[in-house]
Amino acid sequence: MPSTRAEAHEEEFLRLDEFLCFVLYSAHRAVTNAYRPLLDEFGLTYPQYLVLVALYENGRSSVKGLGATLNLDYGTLTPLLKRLEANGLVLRRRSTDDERQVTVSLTEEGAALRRRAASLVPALDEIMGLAGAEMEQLKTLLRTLTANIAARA
Amino acid sequence: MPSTRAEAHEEEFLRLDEFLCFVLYSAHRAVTNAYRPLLDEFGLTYPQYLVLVALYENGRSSVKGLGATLNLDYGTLTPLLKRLEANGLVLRRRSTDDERQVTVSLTEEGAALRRRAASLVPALDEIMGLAGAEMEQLKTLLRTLTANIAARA
DNA sequence: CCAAATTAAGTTGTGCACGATATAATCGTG
DNA sequence: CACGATTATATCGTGCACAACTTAATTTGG
Repeated sequence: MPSTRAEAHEEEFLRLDEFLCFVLYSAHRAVTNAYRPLLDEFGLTYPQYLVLVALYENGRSSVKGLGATLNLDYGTLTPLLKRLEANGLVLRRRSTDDERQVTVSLTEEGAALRRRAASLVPALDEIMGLAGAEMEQLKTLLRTLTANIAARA
Repeated sequence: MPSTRAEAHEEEFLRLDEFLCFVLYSAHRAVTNAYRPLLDEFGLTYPQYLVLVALYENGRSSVKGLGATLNLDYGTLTPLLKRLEANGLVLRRRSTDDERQVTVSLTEEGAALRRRAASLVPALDEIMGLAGAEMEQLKTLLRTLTANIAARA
């Protein structure tokens, strides 16, 4: 049956829409693009927003601590934090007891953004349009995926 | 009941690990980082790999066609395609019947990568470590999310 | 207590991703 | 058929993300 054979052979090859990696990549970009116009009003980028959320949750942190929370390295964080500092949202100060460390803390202006940033959440949930159960399921699967990869690294 | 009140108040605020956007962002980066060492052997980046898969699936395409398949704009694709061309994997040629268009096609070398690229898939599935049903569920949820956002844009 | 190792942060270079703008080819309509 | 719109692509600037390398401070072992 040549046509079945041919189809089976095709399966060996690659259908973009069946790649988890592509579906994940597309979803990620769709979400960040949906965030963009809302964050523009705060003058924030999406990674900058995540850094602020990390600071809201954990309080003042070292750059290393932020990197551990967000899985980002210095090459990403240092310039990002400088931009947040230039925009008046955070302070970067060398720690006095260990001068290798830089402590990042919120300015008043950065702290003041907290409520306004939280108020975005319902709008974003509406844009993403997933029911509560789907949302939880999706987060669980994504956490499993991330943990599996970390375990094999 | 003050403690319940306090918790309810906290809910107003932001827990990074409960943000779908953060979980998605982390999973995306974990996956691309897992791909990296495997793609390095082909001298490919992750987006370059996706472009090749699109060409394997659809055959020669215009830049616009690739952009529609991958949801990427010219600002991303043009330099990426130039790098693929410089590495001998694709050809870019102005279409003769419509000189606005550039047709992207695979070179022999690019086409030859197809089987080797397909052979990565089992290794990657193993790294991601999701059972078939979970994988399908995850892809379905991510497609729903992406479609919802597109519908509201 | 000092030299070697480790650690925290920064720098540089490459490659996406996207907005804004530019340019040239084609199309549509009067 | 000319001229204003539209279309396909490219370019430029900004900001991640990551690898490779550098620097300076602290820790550790002899």
